[in-house]
Amino acid sequence: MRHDISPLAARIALDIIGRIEGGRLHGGDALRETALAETHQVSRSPIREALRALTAAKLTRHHANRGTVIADSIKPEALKRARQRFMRSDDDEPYRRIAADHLAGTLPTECTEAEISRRYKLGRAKTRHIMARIAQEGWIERRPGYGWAFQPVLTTPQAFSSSYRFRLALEPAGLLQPTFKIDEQAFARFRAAQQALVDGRIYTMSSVELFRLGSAFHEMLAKCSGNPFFFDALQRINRLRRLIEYRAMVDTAHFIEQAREHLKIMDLIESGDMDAAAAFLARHLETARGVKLEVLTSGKGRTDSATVHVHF
Amino acid sequence: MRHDISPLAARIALDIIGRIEGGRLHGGDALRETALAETHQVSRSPIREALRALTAAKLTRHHANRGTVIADSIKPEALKRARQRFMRSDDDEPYRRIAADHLAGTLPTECTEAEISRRYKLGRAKTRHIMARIAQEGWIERRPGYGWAFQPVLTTPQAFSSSYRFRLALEPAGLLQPTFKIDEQAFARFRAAQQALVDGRIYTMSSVELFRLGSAFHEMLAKCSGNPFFFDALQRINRLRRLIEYRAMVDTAHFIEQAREHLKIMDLIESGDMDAAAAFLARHLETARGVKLEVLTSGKGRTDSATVHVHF
DNA sequence: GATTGCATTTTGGACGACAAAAATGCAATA
DNA sequence: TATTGCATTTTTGTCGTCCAAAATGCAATC
Repeated sequence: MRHDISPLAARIALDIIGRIEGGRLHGGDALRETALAETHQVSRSPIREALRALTAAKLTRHHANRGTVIADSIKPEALKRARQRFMRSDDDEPYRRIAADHLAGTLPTECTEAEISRRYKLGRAKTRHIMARIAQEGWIERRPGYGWAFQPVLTTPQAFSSSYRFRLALEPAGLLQPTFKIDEQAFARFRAAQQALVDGRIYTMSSVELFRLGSAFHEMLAKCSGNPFFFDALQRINRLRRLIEYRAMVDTAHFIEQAREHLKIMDLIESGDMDAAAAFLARHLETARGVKLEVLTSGKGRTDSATVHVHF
Repeated sequence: MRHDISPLAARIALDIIGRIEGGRLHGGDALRETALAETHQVSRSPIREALRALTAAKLTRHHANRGTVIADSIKPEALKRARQRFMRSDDDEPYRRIAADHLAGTLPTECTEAEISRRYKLGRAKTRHIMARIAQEGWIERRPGYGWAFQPVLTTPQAFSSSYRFRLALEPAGLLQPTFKIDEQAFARFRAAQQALVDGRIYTMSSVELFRLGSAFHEMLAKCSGNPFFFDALQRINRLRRLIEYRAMVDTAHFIEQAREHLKIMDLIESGDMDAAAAFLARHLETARGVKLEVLTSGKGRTDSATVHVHF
């Protein structure tokens, strides 16, 4: 039975599932609609929908006129299953197909919106939305009159180096901002994750997950800078990198080394020596640029279009 | 008689007017449709429309089956009038009203799309478009569920400083990029413009024009870096600054000094001493931040909402 | 009295129809 | 033959309608 649940309700349900997994909610705890609506900044409608869905998934129990409580003795598998069900990434699935096709070179460099609409069987509204998003990310441009022109993303060594030179100017400077402030919780989370990587968990992770973890670390640092412009700029460039950089991810040894360096950066920051941290971060980025550039230009790595499709 | 001319045709007409003003087109010169279509990368349709409009404005003469030529002895006033007519900023006119109202504080911090639509008498499509643009610029955010939440733009001293600290990390680094290359023509143009400013033309320019000239100079430098990411990031932040920074523009003396510094930066770059140029640019930005921050926080400057409206 | 249940209102996304803008192809003309 | 004139086709912007989703207000229940 397929539950039709609204996107917002799904997000709320996932949040509650996360709290159960994190041990912040236990069997028998009451889930008050008003309180949840307050914390999520929404009305009670999507909250009620989420709770109904969770109850249907047996993660919660509902008593008429008395509210909803967390079910007792929830099995981990049940949580996983529920999470799967509520994760609906179908929204940007066409976006990913377009990205994959563009990278694989099966899309003409110039095309009209209507062509995209026909090719991917998309409604016009959705097509417009996706094109706008791609344009914002910078790898497509409007032409005068009709149509769009795809831009070379980071596929050329030139553009790829440019992105790293930009980060090199940005990220170390972020550490040196007078408004920089450590986010204790985030540091703890990332320390654990990077340590797990070093300890061998790297072999159980997909390249997509590895990339996410790495870029999330750098974005976390940018956020700590206390200057939203640094964070925004990095986030924007990472959205682009996400499209292609896993191609350059072949060497697990390099990944472990990278995780070690991330740990070292956090050490330096916590020791208060921001200059050293910034310098080390700069070296970290510079070597990453060198390594990945070599992989890309040498033609190694996962460049076959089949893999592109699979990994998106 | 109101000419209904398409946006693209208007742009083309303005371009031709510019060429006449710049002395690159003279009375009797033929305007070939095919050639214009080629250079503008469009079809002949908008070209024909532009030529028809120009002919209606008596700037060109049209002979059946023989094409269009520039009219003889065009008066400067006629050019100005035509330019005015084809400048149809009606596209982002509502955007500007929203910006002005937000800065003036007459908009609630939280509002729905429908409210905006009603308040500014906009169709839903246009409203959506404008909201998306504002969201991209970063001074409004979607709330979960319905509606939008306006963010403080650069009005707080905190955010204002952040923007300058970001540029401080960005722009000097742009000069030091290995791909940096002087754009001779652009340098010549800006040198002339800045010199004119120093020589007193500053008194004939509005604060909006002054701001445009200044930010265009910095963007030109970023473009010379050869790294598109530097240019994009600066352009994005300048779109924000444009909204509010003319408020801090009161002191003409400071402006002349700024123009002098711009000239000095170009001198240093042309002398090949990029390190010195970068250092000087950094100082330039730092002092600008100090001066403007003081104006903003001291409450001087043009902060009354009437001026805000007028200047947009 | 706090909380849930439920009906009603409002919002915003999706789809289709229509109109304007741009592209295209071919005939007419210098 | 190169260029303009013009009719046709294609694309894209905009509007209105419908519908799901979210908000709101009030009654019912513990």
